[in-house]
Amino acid sequence: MQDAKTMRTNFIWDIVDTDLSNGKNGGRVQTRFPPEPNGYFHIGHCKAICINFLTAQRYDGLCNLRFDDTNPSKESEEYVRAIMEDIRWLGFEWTGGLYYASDYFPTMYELALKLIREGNAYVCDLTHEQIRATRGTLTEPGSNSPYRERSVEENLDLFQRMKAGEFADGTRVLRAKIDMSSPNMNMRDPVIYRIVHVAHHRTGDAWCIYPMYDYAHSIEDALERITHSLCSLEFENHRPLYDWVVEKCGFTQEPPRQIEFARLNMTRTIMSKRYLRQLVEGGHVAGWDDPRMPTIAGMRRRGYTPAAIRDFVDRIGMSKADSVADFGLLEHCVREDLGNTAARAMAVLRPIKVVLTNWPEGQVETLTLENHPDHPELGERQVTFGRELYIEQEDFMLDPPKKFFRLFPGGEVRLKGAYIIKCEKAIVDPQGNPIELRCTVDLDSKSGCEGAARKVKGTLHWVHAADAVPVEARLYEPLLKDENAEELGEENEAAEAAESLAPAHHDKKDFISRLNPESLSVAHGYAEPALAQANPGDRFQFLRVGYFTMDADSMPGAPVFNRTVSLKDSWSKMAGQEAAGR
RNA sequence: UGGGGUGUCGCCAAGCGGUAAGGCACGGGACUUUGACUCCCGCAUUCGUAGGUUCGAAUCCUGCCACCCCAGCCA
Repeated sequence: MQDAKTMRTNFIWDIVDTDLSNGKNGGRVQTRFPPEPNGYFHIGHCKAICINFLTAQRYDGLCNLRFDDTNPSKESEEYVRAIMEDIRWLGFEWTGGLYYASDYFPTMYELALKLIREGNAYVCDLTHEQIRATRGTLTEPGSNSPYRERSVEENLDLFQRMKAGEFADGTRVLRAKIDMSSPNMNMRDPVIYRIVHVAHHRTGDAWCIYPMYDYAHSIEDALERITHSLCSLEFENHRPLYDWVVEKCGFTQEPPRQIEFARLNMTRTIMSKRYLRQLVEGGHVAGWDDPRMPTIAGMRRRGYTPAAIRDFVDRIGMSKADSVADFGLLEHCVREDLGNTAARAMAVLRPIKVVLTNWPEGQVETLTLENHPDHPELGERQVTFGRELYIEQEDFMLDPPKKFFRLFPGGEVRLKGAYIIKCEKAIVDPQGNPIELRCTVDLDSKSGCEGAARKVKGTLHWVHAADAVPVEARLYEPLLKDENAEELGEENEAAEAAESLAPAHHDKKDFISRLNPESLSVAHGYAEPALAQANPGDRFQFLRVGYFTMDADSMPGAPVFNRTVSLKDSWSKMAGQEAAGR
């Protein structure tokens, strides 16, 4: 895996370098990854995870894992567990410790009292609608709340009674007293505490007032002595408020520095939590860990490796420019990692029988194949060879086009690690489709023997019918038919809510109709015997087919494999262009 | 017509006044008992745009254009 210290730099690390050279924080670097435990992680989260943990590693600093659990109505312990599992799976450890925003509720409450005493916060009785109406607009200033000049005593009394549970949800809030005419909407007396009579997954009913993000996050960072608080671009507008809270709460240390970066978007991928949930709840996928899902759990089950995902995040770079990464780059990273590490094996997904007419009935030969062409240390394995074999249907054509290097009547191919065979005759069904091939084998052409020097155009993978293991292969394609999935990227909930009220974008509304009905196809084929001994999670390259990972759905003697990613296929690309050109 | 950001090859992205890195994709070729891998070669006279400063600008200045974010008692 990468070494954070030797990785190429980026604008964030340039800033850290500058801070360090200016002697900030005594040379100490501490970051934090602060998820709200309100859902499953997807590929988009990986970027934030990497930058936070790698920044700590690069500077011999620490990275905290902090659950930003300030909104009990959306959070749960289930997500906390899943998130920790995902982070560890990616290979990171929260060296700075594990924290929960909820552990700071008492401190946050005390600091709120301090803000009130010092005239920096007040209890506001305006309704939700009134607050919105008096906030002004993007071009007009807001107006002061009639409760803005309440006395400290009254504010203290009211806030304590809010905490005591005397008031119903939505009847009062605590607001920071800043500037209702600020051009930055976030500074127009933002709400910092609201009343929510909902049990919290960790603090239960201890609280009925909960701090808002802007207030809570600043305090969390300051309390944990975070030096660099990395977050995504949409928080850029919040930075003045972030700094305001740290200052007014009286933290005298060097303040944490918030730095924003562009979040990860990717083509052909659905990242919107709303759509992802729709897929799961609508039964369009098998669950959050369906191998088609861009969730970490889904990618894990599909067979993507942490190394590949991290390499991908590294390669897309770090900047402030809105961008959409190419899904093909992720696939490239997966192929590169697996190509180097996965053991080779042979499996025929859509079999057609081959009978070697000049091979003695009942004779079986054992052949030795390498597990990896470039890594002899991965060892060898044995496969048997006999009279009846299976090859891939698409490796035979009755009437082949030019440059078809595979099998056809009268043509010759090598069977990988075995012999050269020649197709003498194809048996076809009444519709003319080949159902069995009669071939002769060149007995002198066995791999490793003198006669093996003879060259033929194509080499095919195959399995011996006598001891082949039946396998189920699950083949995955993108969930959406079109390639415009990036428009279904993460959106904020206001947009989601507005969308559900007034579905203006028909393409989004028709999300379900855009689903690719062929995102999952199942093939039943045969594999060499060794695969019966594999374990769930084991990864292989099925020669000439693709990378596959054994699924936990496998039963003894009946393995199930997920296609992680196909092999690059210049033949089908070329053939496709030929066809299009005709 | 408020404020905050961003604009360099199809997609990412270096570059920080000295004359456009790299990756993916793409095209061509070599090699090949995986049409995989690997290996060569090609791929921005130009940096949103119009001016200006300078011997010299993607880098500095000015205007303009485009896109993103902000009016949650979400994070």
